[in-house]
Amino acid sequence: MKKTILVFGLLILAILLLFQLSKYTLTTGDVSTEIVVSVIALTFFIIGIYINKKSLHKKTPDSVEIDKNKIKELEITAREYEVLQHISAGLSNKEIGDTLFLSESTIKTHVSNLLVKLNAKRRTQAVQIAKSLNII
Amino acid sequence: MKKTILVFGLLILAILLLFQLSKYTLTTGDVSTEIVVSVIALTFFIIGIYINKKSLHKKTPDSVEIDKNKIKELEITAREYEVLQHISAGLSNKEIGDTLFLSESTIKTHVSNLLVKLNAKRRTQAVQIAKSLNII
DNA sequence: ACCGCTTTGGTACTTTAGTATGACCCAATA
DNA sequence: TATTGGGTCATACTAAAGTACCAAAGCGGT
Repeated sequence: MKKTILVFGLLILAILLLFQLSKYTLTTGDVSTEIVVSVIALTFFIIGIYINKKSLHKKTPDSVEIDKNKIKELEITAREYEVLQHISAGLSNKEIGDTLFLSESTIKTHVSNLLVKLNAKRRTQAVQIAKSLNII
Repeated sequence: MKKTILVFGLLILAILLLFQLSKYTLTTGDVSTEIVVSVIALTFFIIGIYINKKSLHKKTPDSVEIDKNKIKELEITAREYEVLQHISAGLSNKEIGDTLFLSESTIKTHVSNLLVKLNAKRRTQAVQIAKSLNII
């Protein structure tokens, strides 16, 4: 908000400065009208681009943040979350076990717990739900 | 590209028109300098915003477009694609069959074909690959 | 009418996935 | 010290998923 005020303040200042400048140069005839007009045009063209860029940047936080609170809320443990990530990567229980140096049985336990906590019937559904909850 | 040319053509036209207008009004003294300057400023401010918005839209396809060419390239048929969407929604073969009014056997066939075409070993991996290819 | 391709569906089989249950270890803690 | 929670692993089971192969029906194009 403070930023916006600052920007618009500078904008008004720029207008006033240009008023004075144009009045002075045009009445004295030092500089041709074309140049004055061009300077004014260019200035506001750039200001327009700048303002627009700022406002657009605020509107698009396109990379979605992970909701860590939601993870805690669902009581998903660190290990389980780790397994969840590997599931969403498309790995099998065996493969997950190999990468984490655990037996397939352990992975199955974690997966089962995850399905309950995420209220899913299948691992595919778990991934879908996890994504909709922004925890993945 | 044609659009860009059109836009810049109109921009140049606007500048020239403003040159003439400012020359006329300022020399005859019909209108005050402030108004002329304001009009010029506002015009280019708006043009700046417009141009910037266009260029940014091209740069940020943040809602990722579905690559239909890729789908054709992989020779994924309409039915198979339909099944793929349901898989990513986390449905089982049985459930997909029910929603599409097909037997589970048929879904299995489609899934098997999909796995080959997507070069995946599991349905979870298929979803992952499909997403990375922007076909889902 | 025939061809090529998709769609559909089936059988029989193997492989993963998932459930249920129990056990052991370990660290934090009441 | 006894309890609690997380992590690990196993067995035994059921349920899905996936493979391989086949076959019939439908449909647009030549």
